[in-house]
Amino acid sequence: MPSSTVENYLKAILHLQGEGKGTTTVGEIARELEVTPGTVTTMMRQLSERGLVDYEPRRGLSLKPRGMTEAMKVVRRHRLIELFLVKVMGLDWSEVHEEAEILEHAISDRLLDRIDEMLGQPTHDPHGDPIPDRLGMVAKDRAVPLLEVDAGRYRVVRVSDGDSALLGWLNEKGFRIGEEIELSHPDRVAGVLELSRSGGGRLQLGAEAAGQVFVEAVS
Amino acid sequence: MPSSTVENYLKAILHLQGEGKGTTTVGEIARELEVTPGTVTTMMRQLSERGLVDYEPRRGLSLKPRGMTEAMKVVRRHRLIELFLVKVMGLDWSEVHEEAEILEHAISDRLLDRIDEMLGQPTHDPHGDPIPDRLGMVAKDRAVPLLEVDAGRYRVVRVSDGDSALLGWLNEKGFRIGEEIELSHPDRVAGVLELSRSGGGRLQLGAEAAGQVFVEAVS
DNA sequence: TTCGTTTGTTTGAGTTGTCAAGATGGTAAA
DNA sequence: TTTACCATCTTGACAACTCAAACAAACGAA
Repeated sequence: MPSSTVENYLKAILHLQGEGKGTTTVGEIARELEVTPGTVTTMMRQLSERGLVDYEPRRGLSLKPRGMTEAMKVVRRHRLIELFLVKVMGLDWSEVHEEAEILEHAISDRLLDRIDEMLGQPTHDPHGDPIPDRLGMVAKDRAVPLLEVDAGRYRVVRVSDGDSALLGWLNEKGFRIGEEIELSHPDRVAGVLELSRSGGGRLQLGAEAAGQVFVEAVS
Repeated sequence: MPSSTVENYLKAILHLQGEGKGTTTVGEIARELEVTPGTVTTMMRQLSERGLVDYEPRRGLSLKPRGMTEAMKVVRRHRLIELFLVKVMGLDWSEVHEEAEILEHAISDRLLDRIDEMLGQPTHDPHGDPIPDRLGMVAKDRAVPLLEVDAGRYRVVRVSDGDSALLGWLNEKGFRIGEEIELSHPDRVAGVLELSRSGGGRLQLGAEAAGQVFVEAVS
């Protein structure tokens, strides 16, 4: 059984390397987990010995299959817990990330199964992130950051769960996953995007925020 | 903030010294937590320095007010979580203890408040143990182990939550907190107690089990 | 190519929580 | 009172995780 520290490293690596076969670096992990690079080096040597990551000193690293499986399990827990906290406990989508960050290491498989069942084997968490199934498979989406798209009509399919201030603000505006928007003036130089909402009303997002909102084109 | 290890020590001391002003010993704690006495000694010195316990080497120890408060908080968490797992998550009362043992250290105050609210500020957990309120106050009961009472009519008010085999067995028999029973032949020599249930049917309990079932006399 | 910056590694040390094993104290039986 | 035993305490050690700071490699600009 990996300790919760190890689980956090694996999760961070997965996040940084992406779901594909990317790689990441010691420095990135150190920044993500807010530890010093030396600490990460030490941990990578360990994880490498345990067969969880592929680590070439000074060259970079990536998850091996076993590490990927473990990481996916943690992600599954995290997202199921987030959804549970919103749907069942009535918490706000902007406040569940931190909570899930801790509970994901504490909850038993049995309780997790119960949650999964209670929610009807959901496929997406409250931020639109896909929930891996028991085998670690995820439904891929073709979402693109709002920041990178041209003018047109889109559906919001996902918002990064890391920025609770943004989530709280969107929440106050009554914003929901699945909502359709129209992007009118992608004025990237000024760093401001203007959206008109299907229900009427406008919203202005800065570049930083627009990078965290993922959309799919609407035909 | 006490670490979860410290919380466990405080909880164990509370359990062993009783809610009153009893005391306990290094050895008892070591057995309860399944660590060596030396480990407990080390920890007691720490807790003493932190002002949480009153510790006289070789003489015994007890919780100081601040330690008592902390311990009560943990107990409150534990019992609310147990009740939540039974009432909301549909787990069985025989299996929630271990789960709560872990979650009690992981859950946030905010989530705990939500649970408290959702359950309507309950006063007793699924095993009949009183749930301390936010200030650590508990409703005392006058319950006595079934093992120690004479023949007569009683109401079951509490069953120790530590023995999940017993709880599972009682559960299978359809046994519930609050049920009335009649104790007919307290044959302590043979170590068997026979009960007749209000709904009809009989039950035989060994001495070990009868020590874990707490009852109040029914007029 | 070479030098300076960035990135990564090594080393030594600290913290928390644990054990094993030997030393010591308290006490009940002789 | 004395002794033996058991509970408790002390010491030294270890495992996991972390940091600070010295050191080394790699990269890119000149």
